[in-house]
Amino acid sequence: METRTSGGRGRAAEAARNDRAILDAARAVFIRDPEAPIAAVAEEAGVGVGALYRRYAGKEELLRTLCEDGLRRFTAIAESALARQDAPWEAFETFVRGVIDSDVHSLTVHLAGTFAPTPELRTLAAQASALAARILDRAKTAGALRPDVAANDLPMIFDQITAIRLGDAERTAALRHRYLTPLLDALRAGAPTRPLPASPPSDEEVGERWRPPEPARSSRNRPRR
Amino acid sequence: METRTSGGRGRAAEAARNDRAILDAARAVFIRDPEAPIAAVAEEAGVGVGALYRRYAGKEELLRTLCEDGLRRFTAIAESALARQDAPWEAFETFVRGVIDSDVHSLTVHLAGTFAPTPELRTLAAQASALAARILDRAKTAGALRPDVAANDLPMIFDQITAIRLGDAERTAALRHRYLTPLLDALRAGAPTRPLPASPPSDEEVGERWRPPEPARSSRNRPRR
DNA sequence: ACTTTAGCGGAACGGATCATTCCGTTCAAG
DNA sequence: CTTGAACGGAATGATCCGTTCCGCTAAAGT
Repeated sequence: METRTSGGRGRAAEAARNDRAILDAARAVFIRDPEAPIAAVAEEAGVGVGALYRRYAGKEELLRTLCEDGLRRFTAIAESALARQDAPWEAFETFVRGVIDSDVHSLTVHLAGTFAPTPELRTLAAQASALAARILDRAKTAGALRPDVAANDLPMIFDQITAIRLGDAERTAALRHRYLTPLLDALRAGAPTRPLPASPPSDEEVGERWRPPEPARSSRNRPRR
Repeated sequence: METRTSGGRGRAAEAARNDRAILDAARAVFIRDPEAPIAAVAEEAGVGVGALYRRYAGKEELLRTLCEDGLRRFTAIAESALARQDAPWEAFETFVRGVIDSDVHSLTVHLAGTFAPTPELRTLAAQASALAARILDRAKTAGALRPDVAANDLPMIFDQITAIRLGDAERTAALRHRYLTPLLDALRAGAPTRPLPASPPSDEEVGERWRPPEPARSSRNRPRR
């Protein structure tokens, strides 16, 4: 019953805990499926939809909040990588892998377009991509990154790697690195080619996608994977 | 009014022409958006929905037909590549690029899972992937392809490259090759690294995705791009 | 020339999915 | 013991979409 695990006890504390739970749930759910219904978020958070609407005026506001949160995470990752002034390549690679691992790209670009971006959001986005461009330029100037790579290639690379989804989150992350690694190898100027990490998808994993649509009605509609 | 442009004149000829138009439209529409409504196909084909239901019992049958068609195209591409017995690497690369260019992957894996696969479809799929595996193995045996690449990596690579979408079909194809090329370079055993083809996405292209949802109601719902 | 009828376009129907609202309940605070 | 903030989840209303239905057109048949 130790409700004091985080925060205090009592009604107010529960509300505070729910704040977090809802935001975390929303992030998890919308990363899994950007078109998920609001009810899926409530279910994942273990609350009713009412609790959700108490905090956000509507779905769009929740999405905006999430997107903003994603951009801040992106910025944090970029700044952290930028701090490594010594090794420009390592900074670049750490940055790219960090963005992939935190799945932050799904929260920004994939969610954008589903709502009207606020000016603040645009500013954040501009800062974020400027930061990314600096990391990339530094690596290029240092001769570690091929000169024909442009800053605007980055969102594309994030897109394609993020498109890889198979099994649970852990397996997905492993597979993403499996294909990100050779790509980074190729983009690096005259660097050694490293072996592909993780194991290739098994036959079961590949076949999983040929499964007919779930006729089940047990729970809310799950994303199609 | 020259209806004889292809086929004959008259009612029967129109029907025959519509057969093609509908199938072509369906392919185009579902490649663009695998969840597109039936009405979008009819609109693209320039016919009413009635014409569609005269030929297919329902959406699922159309989808199955399309998927089957896609698998056959895939097989044809693979067999054509397999014919180049001399150059295993060129065969492999031609094959991969061919699959990407014909966007056949979207028709198979992306559509599967939306309907119950028939035994025939399963057979076709098995043949197709066996063919692909042969091409890949041959390149590997010849020492042109890195040994740590597995046959099951192929669908993943198709997935990630197919996920790249920007602008019209032509631009999309160009960008796909832009990122496929370094990937192939890295997967090739000790090969030269070629420059990235095409130009990176422009700022406008990148920004396009931040556009708010179309409030327009002019036409049917277009895919969100 | 007249009748059939295949094939067509698209309105109308019915089911399903959501975002959002509403209301009865609970429980910490006073 | 009363109060009301916060909650859960059913009810509501709108939208979307697959499918059906029907009146119309014009090619084919007589």
